Amino acid sequence: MRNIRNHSNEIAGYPLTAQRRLLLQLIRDAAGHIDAKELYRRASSKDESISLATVYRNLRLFQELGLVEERRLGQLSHHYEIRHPAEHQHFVCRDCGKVIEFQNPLIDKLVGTVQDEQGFSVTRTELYFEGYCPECRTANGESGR
Amino acid sequence: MRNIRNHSNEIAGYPLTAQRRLLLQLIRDAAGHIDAKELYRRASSKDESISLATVYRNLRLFQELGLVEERRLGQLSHHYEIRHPAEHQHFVCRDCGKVIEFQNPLIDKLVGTVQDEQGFSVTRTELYFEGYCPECRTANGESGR
DNA sequence: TTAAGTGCAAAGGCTTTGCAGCATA
DNA sequence: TATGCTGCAAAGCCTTTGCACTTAA
Repeated sequence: MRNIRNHSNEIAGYPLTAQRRLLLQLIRDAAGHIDAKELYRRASSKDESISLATVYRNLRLFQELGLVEERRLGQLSHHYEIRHPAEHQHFVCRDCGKVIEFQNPLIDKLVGTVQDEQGFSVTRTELYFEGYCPECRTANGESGR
Repeated sequence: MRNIRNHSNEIAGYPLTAQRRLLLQLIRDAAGHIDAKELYRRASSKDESISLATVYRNLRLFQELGLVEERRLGQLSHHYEIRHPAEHQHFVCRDCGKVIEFQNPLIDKLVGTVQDEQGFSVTRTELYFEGYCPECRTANGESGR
């Protein structure tokens, strides 16, 4: 697949090439959490000629444009997701590796409290829980661990 | 410096070699947050012959023994710190890069709430705030950003 | 023609591993 | 002698970069 631009479409002033369109769609379809390698694998199956460099370059661009968010979920490689309107945080299961998103109003309260008490100005919050998901807890005999 | 063991001391059944003693002391002196490269640099100045491999091997060991905790603070490399009795979280300033620890009882409450609501069993909490520290806020004209 | 995006391959960080030598018991 | 730790160098991931080619305006 060549570098074809579609109807002179753009994203934030940058040409929306076929590769960019494909990558954005795949990230969207991943419904949240995908790393560069897996994204490259899926992109390759739709466009044999796409390169890993293009994946990384565009992940960077998407981040700069605020379209995509990078998350470090305690793993070796980073995960990427379409930026959601609402902030949410992540839980990763130590057994099955599943990533679950959650949201809780206490987080906002916590940010406010810490800003007041410490004098910080917080521009980004990343909360990461590790543990066992409901299914794995049950499978392990409800031991709670 | 050779691989000399001191008075047959041990840590958790493992021999406390001169290298391990030095590394633990340096991590302690770093008062919290140091990465492998910086730890190696400081260790080299005290023991020219120490190798980076030893630094990494022992950071792993210390983690397994629960002596040291690995933190991913939004940077490229991981940070290590002596494991504190009390849990605490981190704030990183986007201007000066300073790492500030803080603790707030709302975090425990949040963990409890999320466990109840989602059915998770949380074994590890990592909260990471990014923003501007009090000094940098002031230096930037109190704009709050 | 010009500016920008791409593929390819090489290079860059950070981290791990294989191996021979040395230290302790 | 047996086990384990070390230094060294090589290899391993993940990610970035240089370069020549291609595309669209």
